[in-house]
Amino acid sequence: MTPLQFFKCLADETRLSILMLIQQEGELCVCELTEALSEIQPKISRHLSQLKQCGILRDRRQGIWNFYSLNPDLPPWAVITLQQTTEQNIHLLEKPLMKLNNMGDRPERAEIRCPKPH
Amino acid sequence: MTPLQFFKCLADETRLSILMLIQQEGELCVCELTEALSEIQPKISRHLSQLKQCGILRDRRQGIWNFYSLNPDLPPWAVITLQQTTEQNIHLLEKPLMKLNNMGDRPERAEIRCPKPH
DNA sequence: TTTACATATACGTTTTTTCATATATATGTT
DNA sequence: AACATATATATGAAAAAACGTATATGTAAA
Repeated sequence: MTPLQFFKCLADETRLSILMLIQQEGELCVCELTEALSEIQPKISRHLSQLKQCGILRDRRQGIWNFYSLNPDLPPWAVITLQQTTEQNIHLLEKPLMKLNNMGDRPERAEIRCPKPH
Repeated sequence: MTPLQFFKCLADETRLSILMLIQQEGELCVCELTEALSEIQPKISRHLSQLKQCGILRDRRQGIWNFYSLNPDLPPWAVITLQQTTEQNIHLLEKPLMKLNNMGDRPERAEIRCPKPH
């Protein structure tokens, strides 16, 4: 992924919000992002597939939900950009995070099993 | 400056190249950027004024030349983004830097006078 | 297999951005 | 003043991106 491709992806309000939310929350599904950003589903879905297509996000299907998270193979300059931008502009996420936390019927993640020490 | 405004500025090949070159070189004038990027002058000029307008660059007139450099008031997340992106993608500047260094009649900067220790 | 819900994609339209060309301004020199 | 060089801006056209709506796909439960 070239810097130009990367920054083109960040240069849209919906996509930038999606990325900052996922940077903050780790993993989110389409319906959560739709609710958090108060946008219609096809719009969120279209932007997500673009972000996946260019290699910034990856997705994981769990039942009827599709969870998106940052691609772990992202180059360091891209990771740092997302981290710093989110961290230093966290106030921009206030409303979306509120809507997310007040959301009913939030899908449950498959729990990660941690083997207990015996 | 919001992250959205900032990334929109980086989402164009000409502007991104300008910023990476200035990040690398410190200060460049319109004619140097025009030569380095092999673009026509009005195109470079237009993008420069956009970058100045949104607060990423500042300019300084010296004689007939106008030198552009990074705005020192840039927020940390923006500074880090430019630094890391340039540093880790320096190969993208190979050709422009070559053209810049081979350029004849490069304008001379006003020298910064360093007071000699007595 | 019918139904319900979550998500993805197709399509035509509208909006935004970029561009080349022409022209204006600004500075220094003769 | 006239001229040359560097830079800025205006304008209309072309290209790219984003959008809403409709519809298709995919999964699970009844």
